[in-house]
Amino acid sequence: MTNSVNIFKALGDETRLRLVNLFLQANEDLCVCEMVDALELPQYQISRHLTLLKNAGLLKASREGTWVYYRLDRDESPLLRDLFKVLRRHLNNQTFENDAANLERRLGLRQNGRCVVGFVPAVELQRVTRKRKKAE
Amino acid sequence: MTNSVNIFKALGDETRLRLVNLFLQANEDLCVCEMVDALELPQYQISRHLTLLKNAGLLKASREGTWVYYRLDRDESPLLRDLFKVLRRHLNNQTFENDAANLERRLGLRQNGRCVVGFVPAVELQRVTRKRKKAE
DNA sequence: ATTTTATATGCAAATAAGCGCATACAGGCA
DNA sequence: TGCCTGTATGCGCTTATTTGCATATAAAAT
Repeated sequence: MTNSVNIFKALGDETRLRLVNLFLQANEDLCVCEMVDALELPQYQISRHLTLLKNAGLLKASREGTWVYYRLDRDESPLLRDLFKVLRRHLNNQTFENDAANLERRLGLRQNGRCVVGFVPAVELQRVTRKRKKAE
Repeated sequence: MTNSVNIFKALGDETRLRLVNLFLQANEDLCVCEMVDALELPQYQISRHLTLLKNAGLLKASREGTWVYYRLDRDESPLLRDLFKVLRRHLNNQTFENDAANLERRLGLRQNGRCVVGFVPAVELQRVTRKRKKAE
């Protein structure tokens, strides 16, 4: 009970729902700076919300050097497993889609599937992305 | 967006989740006093939470004389429709089951499927229920 | 060692959510 | 009309939640 209530409490916040949306769209683990860039919110805010989501059981984390990767925890709670499915289908609106687009651009900077840069300001990210497109 | 966030905000409270559970278990409309008796919480609290659930789009209400009946709104939001399905499957623990049992007893007092009495203290309800059982 | 970079956190201020009490409102009925 | 009963709500209080800033921690690089 406390459990299910906490899950919904965790989802009952715009920033956290946007974070969960990133995981559902990307379908892979994400490091903190990538989410900071995708949502364009201060690092400490993202970090706080991630901690809360982890404590509520929605996310797991693991460190790789300086980087910390988070991913959805699909193993522990049957309720969560079903909720993720439902959310994946229904989280569609301007903000969520825009976030997902930002994230995809940002994931383009990975090398060998891993994050190799920290915070990249939005303008810079756009510039880099244009350059890459032209190169192909 | 605001919409989905508000839905989860609404579900992120124990009392409100218990209320939603009542509807999912009973699978019919319920009047306020029946819910008051099932959850054994003050009337003004139930009333407030019901209003919030209605504003978040989870419930609809209609008045019949002095009584006000609430029911799940399964028509407006596809997200909600799916959430109700998921919740129906996963809301099982001591509290939820106890609430459902209380409600069932309380629904036994209906006549022609409608509520005909107001607040019935828990002790009284138990007494009435025992009497009914013996009578058959 | 020191510095740099990515992430987390202590703390105070701001904001929001929930509760209790009293009371208002609405409908039925004498 | 006046009263009773079921339901809703205004208001003050208390408790949680969120934010912003500064700073701490942890790992890598120089």
